[in-house]
Amino acid sequence: MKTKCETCPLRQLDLFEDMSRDEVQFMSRFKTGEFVAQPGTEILAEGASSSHLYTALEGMGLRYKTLEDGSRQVVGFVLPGDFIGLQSGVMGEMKHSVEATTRMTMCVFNRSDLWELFRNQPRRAFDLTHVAATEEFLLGEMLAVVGQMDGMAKIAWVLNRFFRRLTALGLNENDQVPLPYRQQDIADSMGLSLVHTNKTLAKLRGKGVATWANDVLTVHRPDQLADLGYSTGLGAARRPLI
Amino acid sequence: MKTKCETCPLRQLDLFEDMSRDEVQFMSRFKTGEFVAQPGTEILAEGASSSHLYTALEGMGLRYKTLEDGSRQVVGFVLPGDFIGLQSGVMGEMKHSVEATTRMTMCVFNRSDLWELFRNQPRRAFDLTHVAATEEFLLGEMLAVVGQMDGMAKIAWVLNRFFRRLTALGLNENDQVPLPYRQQDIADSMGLSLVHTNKTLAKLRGKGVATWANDVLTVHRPDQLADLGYSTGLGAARRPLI
DNA sequence: CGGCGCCTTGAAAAGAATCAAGTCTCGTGG
DNA sequence: CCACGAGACTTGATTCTTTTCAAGGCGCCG
Repeated sequence: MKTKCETCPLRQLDLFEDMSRDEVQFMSRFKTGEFVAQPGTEILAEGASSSHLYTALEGMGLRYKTLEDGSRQVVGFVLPGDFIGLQSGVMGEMKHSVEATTRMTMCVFNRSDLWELFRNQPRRAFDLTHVAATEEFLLGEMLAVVGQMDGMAKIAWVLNRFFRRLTALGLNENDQVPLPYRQQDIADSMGLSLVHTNKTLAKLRGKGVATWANDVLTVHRPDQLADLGYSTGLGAARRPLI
Repeated sequence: MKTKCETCPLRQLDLFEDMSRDEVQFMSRFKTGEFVAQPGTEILAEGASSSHLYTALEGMGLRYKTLEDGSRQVVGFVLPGDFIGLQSGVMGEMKHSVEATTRMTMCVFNRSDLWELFRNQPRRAFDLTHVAATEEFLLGEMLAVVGQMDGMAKIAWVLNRFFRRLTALGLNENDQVPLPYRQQDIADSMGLSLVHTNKTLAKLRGKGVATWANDVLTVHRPDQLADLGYSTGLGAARRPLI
């Protein structure tokens, strides 16, 4: 267990809310260890009832649902600071799968300790609900984008979101952020075909707005990219870290 | 305040989880009154920070987001038993609007009392998180449907969901359930145009699978309707009532 | 009676999916 | 060391689902 809650590098970021000394102490006990997932590994499976919950420390992954006909809907991307397994924790089973895209390091919590959190740490319980509500909000945004916008706007929106979020995580260097996903992942998240996604990315490249290659997204015209998508609120909103 | 928590008609339903005597007592104090919204009324506005939270007792409504370009995405339908305002309660402001479609009666709670709930009623706090997670799950389902399925499957899925949910609420009489929405509402929820929605409904009617007219949905072939959509899990799952 | 909201239907236009190759990189094994 | 295959990215051509445009009908309320 290399990373101590007391010195958690994520909590230092402006993106995340502060925590009282008491809360940090509690989290330190709540955290039972660390877990490293290799690229391509399934962390939680849809329908599974995990006895562990996680918070992503490093690396990226994705959440997805598999439909009967074999198609896949990506319902979210897991970035450092994201909580994993809440549905399993409160509803008994996961409603989507979570897979590591890159190598991921995660804090591990015991589901059985969750009840103690609700009983003794009302503030943390509130934060957990906050996280759930934030997740709901994000899905609502995605739904609005997937349901109402055309291909170009969808792609621009998702790239812009990545750019802003990764920047907030301190991963922006010269308008470049790491983006280790495959085009198929983006396509499955926006409800587009791989081919159409590819062609739309090519257009953005051609326009000189943004380039995504070799797992790196370069945004040349942040303003134009934002205009093409739709201004999602909650850009700078701080969120609790679990 | 006509409806007492002690004799809440919703809690009698199998759909909702039981509550301890102590919890009922707490809820009774938590509930500060009732509110009736007339058809077409906006109950909560996107971006607003409401000092009240609600639970729908009677009637139906819908949740929606308005995009810059004027288009609208319906992100959910409010049916009896649904909690309204959770985002406002924990995140400070609503991320979507809520509008009454029919006349609606709602239990009213004070947002300022929410903290007491977290402090003194861990079980209720857990349930609230459960509600948030359920909401997240539903949005995930919707996203998968909107993102991956074609028009016919989308319409079949949403009609089937209404049919099952309203049946669980005891509103099914002879395979007929009340469905007081407009076609435009369904179209906006599934990311389809009004015209296409209309034509798809006509097809379902022609096939003799389901008929929706005069605010009443009649399902002639429940099995076929289910086959056309996609089997959403959590059909009979009980949920907490707030 | 007139207007408005909602439902219905046909025809044309367009955006996106599908089909079909072909390229490039990288890791593996002969 | 190089051939080979897998996986991901590109691109052009074709097909088709869905949208947009247009118009008419029906029921209800002032």
